[in-house]
Amino acid sequence: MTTLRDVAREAGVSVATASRAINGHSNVTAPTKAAVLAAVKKLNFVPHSGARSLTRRKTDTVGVILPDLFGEFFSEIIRGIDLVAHESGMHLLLGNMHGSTHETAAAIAAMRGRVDGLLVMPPDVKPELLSGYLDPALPTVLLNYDAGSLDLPFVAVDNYHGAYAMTEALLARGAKQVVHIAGPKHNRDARDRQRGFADAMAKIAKVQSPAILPGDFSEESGAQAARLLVQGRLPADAVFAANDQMAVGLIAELAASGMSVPGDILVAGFDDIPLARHLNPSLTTMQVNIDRLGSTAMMMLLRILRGETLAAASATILTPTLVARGTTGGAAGSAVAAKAPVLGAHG
Amino acid sequence: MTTLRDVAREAGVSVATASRAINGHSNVTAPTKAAVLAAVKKLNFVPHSGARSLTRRKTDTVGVILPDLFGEFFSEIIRGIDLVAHESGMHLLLGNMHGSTHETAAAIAAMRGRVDGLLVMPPDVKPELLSGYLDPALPTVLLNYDAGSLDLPFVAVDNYHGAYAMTEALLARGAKQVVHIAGPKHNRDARDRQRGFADAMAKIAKVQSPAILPGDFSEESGAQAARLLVQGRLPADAVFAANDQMAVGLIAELAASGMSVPGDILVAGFDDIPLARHLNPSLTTMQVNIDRLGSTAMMMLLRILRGETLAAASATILTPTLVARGTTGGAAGSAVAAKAPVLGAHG
DNA sequence: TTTGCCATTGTAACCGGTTACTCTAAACCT
DNA sequence: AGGTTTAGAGTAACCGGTTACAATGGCAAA
Repeated sequence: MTTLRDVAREAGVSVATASRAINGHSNVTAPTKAAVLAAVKKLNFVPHSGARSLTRRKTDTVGVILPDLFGEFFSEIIRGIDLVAHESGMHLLLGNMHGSTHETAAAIAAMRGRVDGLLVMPPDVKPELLSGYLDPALPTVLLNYDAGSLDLPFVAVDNYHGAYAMTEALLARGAKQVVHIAGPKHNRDARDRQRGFADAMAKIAKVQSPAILPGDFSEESGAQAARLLVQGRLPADAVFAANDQMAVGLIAELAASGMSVPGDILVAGFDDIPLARHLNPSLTTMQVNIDRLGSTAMMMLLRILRGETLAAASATILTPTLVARGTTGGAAGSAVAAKAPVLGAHG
Repeated sequence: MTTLRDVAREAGVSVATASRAINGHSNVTAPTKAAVLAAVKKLNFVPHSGARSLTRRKTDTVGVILPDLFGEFFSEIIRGIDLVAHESGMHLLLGNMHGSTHETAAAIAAMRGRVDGLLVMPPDVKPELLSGYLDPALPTVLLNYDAGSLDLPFVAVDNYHGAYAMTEALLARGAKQVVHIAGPKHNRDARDRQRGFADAMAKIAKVQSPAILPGDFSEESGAQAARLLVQGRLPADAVFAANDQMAVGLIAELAASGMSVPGDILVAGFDDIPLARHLNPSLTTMQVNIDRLGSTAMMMLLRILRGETLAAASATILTPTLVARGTTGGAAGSAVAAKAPVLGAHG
């Protein structure tokens, strides 16, 4: 481990001069600088970022705390964050709350002194608990969390308008009896999507209590819904699943029961997972650009780090896009944005 | 920012005592300890991990450097690493070399002083260049890199035997003329798979120069191969694509040309991406447990950090598993491991 | 009562950099 | 020439913890 002291000694200068030469300060003569850099090369010196960030009070790192690492969604968010972070020379420190409140506190505490800012995706249950753990002095942006009691900037997906738009589209295709397969009850995304569905049914189709089947975002729960639909002889000419995963399970089970999609029944999902376009028929869904979620949040965090003041009022809501494909009999590939501001102030 | 000094003052003790009380050292009286902890609560003190790691010379963090963040593969690796890291209370610092050599050096340098060890997945081209950047004093495990000039422990996938086994299986299904769609030329995985294919054809089918079509792991290149196959009237009764992505593109294009899979031609891929089982017919492929790649590497790194000495000789080779599905007309879901040691010393 | 030992606690050096402040000497001025 | 400015380099404090070593004091042993 060669240190700056070693370099200084080798170059025959003081540590201060060595430091200045390495960091390109102007008040160093050319020959002195050359001598220092030669010593750096010779000793193979690499600055100790840990020590440096201690004095600079700047780590060039942002902490990312996610509730869990579930496949596609996680990787896309990270990719989006990294894209922006990388441009600004920032590093990513990953924290995982693994669902538990205790771990969340630990993850956040462990970040102290290691990061300049935090990107946090609160767990579904009681995100308000977070406020107790978060350091008010540490710039923080919330991911996938729309409003609430915390006065922090956040970026979220407009699930409500997305679901509303999808329901509207199904009705426009001529469906009369649209059934919704809901997501987990405690999940914020799922609740908002259900609300969007119910409101659209009430406003457009004048149906006050539309049929809603329970689900938990899993493929199996989609299949279960299909069985309920078929065996229960629930009258339905369209199904709107709260996510693609369930739509996939639903379609497979419907096919097994001899029902044709979209011939007998239209199907739509939400998320646009990669699988969606490869199904046969391909799945109509609301496209959520998950990476945008990450990159937008990172951009907001960078603005705060540059000195701007952002609060909940400067939140960003990402609007999902309707992608009409085979399962609604539509022209495969056409895309329409949900009716809502693309990027707008919230509050 | 409350510091340890503040806590000590508040509790009426010295910083040394405060530090000892907080870290649970035995030589502190109960009342003193209580006073310190009360002060911690009152001032909302959270230790500064950066400063702590400077003196302890231990960061409880491992650096993960990946060539790029491509979807599924990346997220699965991270998930595997995190699984093990989390158990040991380790954090993950993400570095991204974004393909370039220059960035790789920068990413590795930036890790100095921030991590206790490194998990590096070398880029396809000249992984040997790495040795110049890597700090020999920093425990390092290589990911997805099988042998080479670096004497570092690594974990890799046995692409060769996997491809050999798949080719063997296709021949066993009665195929006479198997065509391979290769991956990018500079890609190590792709080359090994092609080698496995060629050797199997030579040894089992006694074909010395089997047909090999170019590809680049993309869906489009799979479709292109299909067109070559159909228009060029290349005699073939089975196609082994170097990855699933290409197999997907291939199948879609074959279907568009009116060819039936597996009726007219058998198809197999490699990787077992989630999409594979959802295709219709479902795709026969070699299952690579990518998360295992990450968790195994992390486990090796932990062993080094605990003081064990590991070198290239203690590498781990993960053997992929054959999953026979619809595209080879087989019993969907049966799985057979490739003939090779499951976990074994290499070299 | 004095000495010795041990359990607590305090002092200060240190981890590896950064930088405010000081010092020296060369260059500039009248 | 004498005084002043200023560029270049050095000294040392500091970031926020940890810990070796020193100091204190209470109690048992002599």
